[in-house]
Amino acid sequence: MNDNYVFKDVEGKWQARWEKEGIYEVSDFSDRPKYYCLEMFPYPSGKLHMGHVRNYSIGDVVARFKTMQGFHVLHPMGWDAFGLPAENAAIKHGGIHPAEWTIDNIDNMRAQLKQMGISYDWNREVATCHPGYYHWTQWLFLQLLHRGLAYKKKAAVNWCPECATVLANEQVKDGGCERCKTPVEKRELAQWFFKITAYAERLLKDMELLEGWPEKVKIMQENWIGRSEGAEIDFKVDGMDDTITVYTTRPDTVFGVTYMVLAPEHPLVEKLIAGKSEEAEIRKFIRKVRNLTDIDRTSAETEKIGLSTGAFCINPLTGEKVPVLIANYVLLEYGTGCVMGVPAHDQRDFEFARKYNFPVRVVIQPAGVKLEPSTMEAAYEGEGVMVNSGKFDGLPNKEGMKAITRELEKLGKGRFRVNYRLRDWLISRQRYWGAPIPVIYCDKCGAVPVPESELPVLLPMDVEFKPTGRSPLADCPDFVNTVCPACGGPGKRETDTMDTFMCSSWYYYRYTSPRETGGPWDKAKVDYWLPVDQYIGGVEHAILHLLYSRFFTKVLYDLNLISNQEPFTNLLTQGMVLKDGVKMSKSRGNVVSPEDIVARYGADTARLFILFAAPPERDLEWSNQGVEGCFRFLRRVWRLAAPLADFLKGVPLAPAANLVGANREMRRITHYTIKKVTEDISNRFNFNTAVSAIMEMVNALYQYKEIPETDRSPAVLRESLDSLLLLLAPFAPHITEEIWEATGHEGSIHKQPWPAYDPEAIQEDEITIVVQINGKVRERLLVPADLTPEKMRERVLQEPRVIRLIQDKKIIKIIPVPGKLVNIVVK
RNA sequence: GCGGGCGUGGCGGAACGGCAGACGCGCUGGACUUAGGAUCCAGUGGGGUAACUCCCGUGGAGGUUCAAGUCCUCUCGCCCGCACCA
Repeated sequence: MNDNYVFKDVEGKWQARWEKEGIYEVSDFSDRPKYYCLEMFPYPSGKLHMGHVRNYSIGDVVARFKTMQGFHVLHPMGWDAFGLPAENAAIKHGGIHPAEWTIDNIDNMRAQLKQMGISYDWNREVATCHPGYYHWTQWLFLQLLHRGLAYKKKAAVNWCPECATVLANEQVKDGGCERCKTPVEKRELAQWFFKITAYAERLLKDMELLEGWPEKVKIMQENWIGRSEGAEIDFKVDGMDDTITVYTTRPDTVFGVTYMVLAPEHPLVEKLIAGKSEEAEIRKFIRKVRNLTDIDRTSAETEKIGLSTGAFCINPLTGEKVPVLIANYVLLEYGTGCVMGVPAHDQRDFEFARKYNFPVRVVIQPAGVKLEPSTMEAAYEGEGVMVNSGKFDGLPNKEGMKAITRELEKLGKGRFRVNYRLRDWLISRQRYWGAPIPVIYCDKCGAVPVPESELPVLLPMDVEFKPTGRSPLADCPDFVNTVCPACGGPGKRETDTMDTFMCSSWYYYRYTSPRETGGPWDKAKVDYWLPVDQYIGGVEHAILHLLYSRFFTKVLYDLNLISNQEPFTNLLTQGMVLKDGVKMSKSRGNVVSPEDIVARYGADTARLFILFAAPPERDLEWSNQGVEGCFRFLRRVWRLAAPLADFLKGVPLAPAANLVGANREMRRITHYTIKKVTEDISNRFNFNTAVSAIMEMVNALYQYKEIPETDRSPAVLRESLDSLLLLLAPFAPHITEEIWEATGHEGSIHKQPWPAYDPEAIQEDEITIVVQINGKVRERLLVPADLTPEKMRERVLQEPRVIRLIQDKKIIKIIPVPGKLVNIVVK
């Protein structure tokens, strides 16, 4: 064994050998219990960043640990390979095709991952841009279409002018494009949607099954789904046959309605204003509101502006005529696109009513206070008793909600309704580099699905990428013009491609049978491996990818294509990698490149640092000096083993018995460390404390090495060093493998069973306990470890120092805590 | 506004309600060296003292408890998510 730790040689040697021997390849089935360990696959942007390194290092520890524990572990990797950057690169640099750009990036990043020594079964690699993959993305689209879960509709949709495409609601953040932050505009377009709203209730309810998910992520999804209970109430338009149906969570306040507001885009508005004097003014207002970006329209600072339509509607319970307005703050997408104005019991309505002089009518009285409409300074939104509400007077308002809705039901003018904030998922994209939506339009037959036998609908390669605002595919006649599968007449292909989140909603199923050609996967294999036991990735996908994947899983379950109801049993959301307290980014110029770190210190050091510097779910502050420290530690391990390697080769593996002194202590530390590391990894993923325990063990081994050779037990030394390597192997796979071999072992360390600890060995004969007086530490005593509480009490009171400190005090109470301390309470 | 998270040495971070600060970084001193920014050893929260397990310390204020970084109440600060949601 070389005296020096030359990480380049070590890492290169083992990466080559592992690949040659295929030690990370995993069979489809096994008698051992399965464990599916998955990290979110990356977009192939070109190079790994530290966030990737962190994500994949965490996953690799889990995968290696579980493997050593005897599980049959699936640990695959692939590429979320469709998407805008490839197309933008093609536009920007010219000449290079998105496919070429993407494949180059994949090759580069794959090489980087191999350099990191991550234990993937590369035979299962998938790339969503490969026809063999998107064939099945398209096939799945068709299954949704056949189920009525995919549909096309014209709607005002989010449009990002920079990306020149539409976006799903989930991809709009603070009114801007999630990718480029450009303010999102509204455009009226015919687009494909997935009916995720049909699964809102299940997506919400089944979160009960997700015990292994962070509470935070579940709450975010819950908020996003946004379930509310209330009622729909029909207000007939005065003098017309039309009805305005309003959704409210406060049907108990229906007697307090003094006006009604529609969204400017509400379909009824045209009809209401037709021929009225306000018509021109209202049209102008509607145009103005429509042109606003979401930011301007929904900002809290935006003034609430209402305009009268001149129309009235009839309150179904009072028969009163209520003026109908339109206002900028009412959103067509939520509820029924209109709001009933109850100024007395809704703060926003209150402010609006004060501005436009609508009456405030109190219909809920809180106990003890009398609300006076003329003097009220804010709406009363709390509970109370109903007043001014006809036969409902005197009813607690909570009961009133139900009573009124039931009454409306009886009259045929209302009904209970559960409403969700969640909207259907817009999956059309006006871009080239995505999976084509497999639909053909025919003048005679309408929208016709491409027959499954004709899949995949291949992306044409010879296309110009001008950012025109419509799909480049539309300018590719060879692609567009085709034959209608239904009638054989001329047909035109859909030219939009699918949201890449669709591709990433099912990739974890494909890994189980990545080259399957008869279907998206082999059901027996999917049923064997799924659900994913541990999923690891950034919290930025809390809603997007994770919600879509859950939706897909439920649809696939209903289609009987899989047997699991949820995709990911346990979820770990790792924190960001920071430098100088902020996220690493090119614009800030604080990026540390994994390439540089690996070149300078090696993959084992990079991995170790990132696992040691912080617990995985927390943000991690990058520290070059910290990296240096981890490098130092690995060298320390090397130097510990190098001089012993040849000696250890001759030491048979035999349990050491009847140990005393330093030998016994070294063995105790070894077994204690096995216990600690095992628990830190399996119970809580606290890799940082696991690593620190290993460091402590190395420190102890250095001490142990110093004692005279004749006093040292070779068996203890061997057991300790072997254990050390085994414990460190998931974190630093190369150096441990090298030392493992050099110390005379046959076979890869990564194929060894995880060490077990001997509870006997951990037992200490004597321990130090603390003596507290009134909760303050006053003395430490070395006592037999098995001292009973009674004996502890006696022992402590004999202590001279204790006697002195309590001599003129009265003992109130003595609390012995076995193995820990004794607290004497005195006065 | 609503929801969630976090506040511990110079820094990253440890602490089933039971010795606060493990481990690492940094710093100080020493050893070995021609030299070291290599390596090894020791020390390192603040204050006090001739010395002593003397005092003070987990954002702040209260409380529960024999015992609180940890539990409860209030409060301040930072971060994240959602936000005119009817």
